Amino acid sequence: MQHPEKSRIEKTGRKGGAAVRPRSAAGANAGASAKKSLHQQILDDLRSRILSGEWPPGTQLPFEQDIARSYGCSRMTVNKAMTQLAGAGLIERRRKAGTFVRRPQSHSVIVEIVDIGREVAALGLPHHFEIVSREIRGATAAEAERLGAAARVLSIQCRHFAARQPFCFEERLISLDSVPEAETADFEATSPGAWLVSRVPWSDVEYRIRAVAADRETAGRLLIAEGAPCLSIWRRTTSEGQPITVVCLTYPGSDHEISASFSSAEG
Amino acid sequence: MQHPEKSRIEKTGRKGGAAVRPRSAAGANAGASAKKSLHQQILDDLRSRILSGEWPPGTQLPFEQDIARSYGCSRMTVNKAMTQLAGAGLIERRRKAGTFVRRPQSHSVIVEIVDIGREVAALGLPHHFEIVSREIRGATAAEAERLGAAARVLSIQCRHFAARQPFCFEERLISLDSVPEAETADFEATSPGAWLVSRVPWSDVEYRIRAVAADRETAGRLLIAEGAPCLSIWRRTTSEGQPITVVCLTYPGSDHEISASFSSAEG
DNA sequence: TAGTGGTCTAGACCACAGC
DNA sequence: CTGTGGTCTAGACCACTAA
Repeated sequence: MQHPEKSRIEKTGRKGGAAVRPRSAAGANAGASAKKSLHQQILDDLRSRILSGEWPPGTQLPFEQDIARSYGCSRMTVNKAMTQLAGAGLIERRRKAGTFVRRPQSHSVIVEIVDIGREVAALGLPHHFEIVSREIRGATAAEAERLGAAARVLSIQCRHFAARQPFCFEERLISLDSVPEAETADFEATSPGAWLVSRVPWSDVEYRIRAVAADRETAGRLLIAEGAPCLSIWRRTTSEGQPITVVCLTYPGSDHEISASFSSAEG
Repeated sequence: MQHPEKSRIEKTGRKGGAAVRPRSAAGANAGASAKKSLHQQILDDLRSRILSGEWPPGTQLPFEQDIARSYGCSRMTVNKAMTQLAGAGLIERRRKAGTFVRRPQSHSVIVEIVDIGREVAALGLPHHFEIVSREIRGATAAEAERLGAAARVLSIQCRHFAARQPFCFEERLISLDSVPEAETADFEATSPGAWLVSRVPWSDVEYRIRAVAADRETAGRLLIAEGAPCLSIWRRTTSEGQPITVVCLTYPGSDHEISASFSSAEG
């Protein structure tokens, strides 16, 4: 009477055996690669049942104890797999109640955005860039608001080329409060973005992606028609709460696209 | 019952009275919030050292054994934290050699893309939609290539409104091989996207995001000028390798933006 | 109150890559 | 070979919460 039967999955066989190391016991996945660790195998089995629709949203999963018994392993091993599934958002765990398949709330898409130089190189094209303008000045009110409380900023405009064609226009503000070395840095060989990554390797990032029409200046810079659609990527970077840089990248819309893929649970 | 001896505290701790629960021993973080689990505390400590630049890329981290000693905990607890850091890409672990801070290769941005109805609701606007066209036919060669091997498809065009203003135009193909129920589904009350999510809750998704110019038809549908920039989101959905749907969403560029945030290690 | 997940232990063995 | 991380155990206690 412990488990009211709604859509509860019964334990998977193998109860009396005990079997010290059955390895792939009742995992249902017969032709496993035999190379994976046990908790990874359990994770894959559970995920497969969820993704295939065998366990639709709301289904209660077996208890850790029962899964552990069915695999002939300890509860810790099962817990490792289920904790990972919960972190990926596939399941929801509640004390006393049990574990349930969640309804997907949204698609969490993982977009990889690399350095522009690498981005161009990935297309198999030669990359170069030129500094259009460089200026040190006080931050305007609007800038200070977005960049944080930076008093002085380095403002840089930069054009990136792929195979000698304009590829991207970069407008960047760097907080000199946070990165004073930027004031004297040489951006001839290393682009500001690459320089910053090497200087402040880890950071938190916030993105905004929009489609905009090229104004007259942008059109001239990218050699496209005025009013042509462009992909605008706005990005603010902070590190440990300190604002580092705000950059706006403008790509000709016809050429550039952001691609991304998503697996329900990271594979 | 399987715990015949519950009052017999055999193993865990309190053997010789030697430091049963030292908790924050030498962890350097004296005034901890005392609310987090120990492995989470360790994870935060290590991540903070990496993100702050105290441990720049290439730095070798202490061995698990040493960290465990310094926190007065077992190696498993440290391992849990470091495994998570490795999964997040902040560190690299090599047997025998040790653990090292990685150089970030790229920014992995997590973009949450929700159902259009919810998306509009999040803006605090009323949402409604209308089916513009609905047709069942054989897939063209180009469609079959992108949708997989679907023989028959349901082609739907749909307009979404926010506060009675056109918000998004949706062109969708649904593979009737994979989702035959779609043929007779009623999309008056539930939009095709929402219906599919409830029908096939978990899936793999592939995205392409571009900026495009509105052609004459699109301009009329969204009540914008021909040639105006639009954000185009192309998305292919599969489940367990089976193609489900391909959809192209077109948003007026001036209004819509995709926002995303990124934390180096998921926090 | 009872039962679930959350966490942690003090070992253990293994695989693998430096030395 | 040696030492590191990778994995696993057979328990244990705790926190929370549904009943």
